[in-house]
Amino acid sequence: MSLLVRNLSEQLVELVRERILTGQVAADLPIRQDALAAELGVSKIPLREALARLEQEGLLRSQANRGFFVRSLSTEEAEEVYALRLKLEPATAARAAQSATDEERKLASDTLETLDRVTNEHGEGVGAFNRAFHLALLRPSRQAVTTNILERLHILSERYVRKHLEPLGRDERANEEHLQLFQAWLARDTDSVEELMRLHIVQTLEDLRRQLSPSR
Amino acid sequence: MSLLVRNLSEQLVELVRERILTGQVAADLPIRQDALAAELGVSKIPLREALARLEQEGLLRSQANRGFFVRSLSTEEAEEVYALRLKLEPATAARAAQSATDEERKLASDTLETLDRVTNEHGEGVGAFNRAFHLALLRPSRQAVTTNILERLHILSERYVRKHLEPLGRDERANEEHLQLFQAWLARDTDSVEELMRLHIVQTLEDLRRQLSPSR
DNA sequence: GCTGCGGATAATGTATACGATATCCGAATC
DNA sequence: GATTCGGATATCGTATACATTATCCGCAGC
Repeated sequence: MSLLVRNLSEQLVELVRERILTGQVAADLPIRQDALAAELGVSKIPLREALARLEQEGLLRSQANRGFFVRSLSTEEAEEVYALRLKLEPATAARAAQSATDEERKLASDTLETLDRVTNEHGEGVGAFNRAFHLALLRPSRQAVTTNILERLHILSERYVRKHLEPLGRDERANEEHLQLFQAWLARDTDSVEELMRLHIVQTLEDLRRQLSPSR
Repeated sequence: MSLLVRNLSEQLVELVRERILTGQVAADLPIRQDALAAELGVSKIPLREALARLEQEGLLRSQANRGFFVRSLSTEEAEEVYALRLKLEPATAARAAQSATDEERKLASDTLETLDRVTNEHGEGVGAFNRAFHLALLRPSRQAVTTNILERLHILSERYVRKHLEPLGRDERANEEHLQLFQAWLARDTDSVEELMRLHIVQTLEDLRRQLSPSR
């Protein structure tokens, strides 16, 4: 299991990503590399590699000699991300349900259990566990490129969910949907998986729209 | 136009990407960072940032303390990439045809002209111009995330096209298809754009399949 | 002859150092 | 008072240096 050996820059990707997703890094103003590196106890070199990766993920943008900036949110982007998920995620999850091995099914089950627990405890980093669960439903499709794209899309959508929906009690309702979805997935009922996944995405999007349209 | 100011690491992304796409970098063995950096007249720092970006693009993979490797090709990946393009590209091009400004239409026209010229001269870097043309047809959709994903998919598919199709005369035939497609795009004939784009992708995929299935 | 150990060598990954670029701010001019 | 210029300061981006880790290869043991 050499997957557990990871260099600094890859650890920093997750650390900084989490800060961005939780809104701890101000948008549209440059990330001070020396300051952040010092705060995290590292040098700029691995930090910059992490920032470059996060730019590729779509969380940051950069300007030459001016540095990296957190990208601002927009309703257009939210709509686009959810439209893409709708096009890709139901079919991929259905395919994964078909071809998942016992081991992968166990992993998905464990992941959902953890997500449940963390949600009920209102613990930190619910978003990351939510993402892990969805990915566990997708990875067994053996479609690496598609799964990778969907992972990116989840990361992007998480910013909107955390900002607009997490403050409300959306998480609990999502857990209901997760359970139903997971049971269909386990039963390899591909039609239900597709439909439930579609509904899960659509309902989240509609919750988001309600939050986005009137206030801001 | 400060877009023209670019730091070393971003220039290196394009340089190294081009080498990977043309098969100049051996797959599955580590990229020697010191050697490559010296050859390019830079240090490892910007090179590693470039390699990290290329890993996010899906061209490289990395192992901690062992470095970056060019990912090997597989028929599964080729099928997957083309399946994704089929799902996303026709609709996006159609949408872009609708909303393209005069300026964007001019840009697309110029890009096609350049591509034609370079193809007939059998010049270097046809692939990059091919990608530029397709992107010029997609960008006016104003769907940044989708366009970005499609750009990545084009980069991934280019490896297969260059390796298996470019040696043959596929480029000329593709140019015919490009012209038809572009005319429908200019005419904002969205139905034709969708259908021609679909055909263009399907036909390239079928050419690829013919090359992949018998020999290897 | 094959396998496992251990030191020498090579390569990766990160900290430090520094030149280049941008930003800030006060003074001079209109 | 508003604007432009120019020097001081801060920040970015990259080269150099070095610690850590992996790889290679000869030798001992079975």
